[in-house]
Amino acid sequence: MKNLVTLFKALSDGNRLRILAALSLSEELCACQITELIKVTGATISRHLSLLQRADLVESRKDGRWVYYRIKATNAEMASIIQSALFPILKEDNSLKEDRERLNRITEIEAELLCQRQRGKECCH
Amino acid sequence: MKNLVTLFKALSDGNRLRILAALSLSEELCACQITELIKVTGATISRHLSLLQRADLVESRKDGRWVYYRIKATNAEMASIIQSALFPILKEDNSLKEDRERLNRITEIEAELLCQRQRGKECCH
DNA sequence: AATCTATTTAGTTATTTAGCTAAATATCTT
DNA sequence: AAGATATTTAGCTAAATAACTAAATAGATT
Repeated sequence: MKNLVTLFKALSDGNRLRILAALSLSEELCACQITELIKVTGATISRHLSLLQRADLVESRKDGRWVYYRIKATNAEMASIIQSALFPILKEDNSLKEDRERLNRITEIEAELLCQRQRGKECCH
Repeated sequence: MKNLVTLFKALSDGNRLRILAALSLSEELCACQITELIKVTGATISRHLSLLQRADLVESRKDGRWVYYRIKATNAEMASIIQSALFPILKEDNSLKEDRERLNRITEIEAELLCQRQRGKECCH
């Protein structure tokens, strides 16, 4: 039961659902792209992602300075059922429409360009 | 998305999962039976039940002094998917084995007898 | 080597929440 | 009407958590 509580806790935050919604629409996203989307500090994003990872919902790979996150094809029964139900619902969610549009603009830019901060923060609005 | 957060928050507490597990095994239970099972104060149980009700997971009917709770056959898509996945998992959950045994003893006694407190608290251990 | 950049960890603060007790409400019994 | 019982609401405390800033770590660039 403890795992179930961990899973549901991971899902019970609006910003984490926004992150999952974004990841469900892209092959993978680096932490800085997610930071750009959600607009909280990188430290906060990092905490959210580690929570989602512990709940078996996402996985990551490191590539140089960047860490890329993606939805995990989990073997945990409840997690995988929720994923297949949740993502289509989030895809239609009206309150996430702006996120989806911003995500398009963010992924149009290469991650490498986005994350070179000297190009100016606030690059995609 | 707000409703989803409400739903997942409702599910992300061990005692609320215990309550749902118990309700999934009985047609309905009155608040005092749930209190007897979970062993926290009636006030706390009442709060948990109202949370579960707001999340569209349970419903209640009043019968005199007693309020009976039952699983709600919800029309909320996510809630109903979770219910059908969750209850079979909880039914097999080892950490809830003792709850299931105690629930049997509690429901053997009529709710009316259980709740007449003058019969002695701590009636079923 | 020194300096950037991306991410994570540590430490702080404000908010939320699970539990309690006490009081309020509703219903039943005498 | 008076008292008992079940539930809910209000108010409190301790613990959990989401956000921040600052410092630490890891990798790239100059």
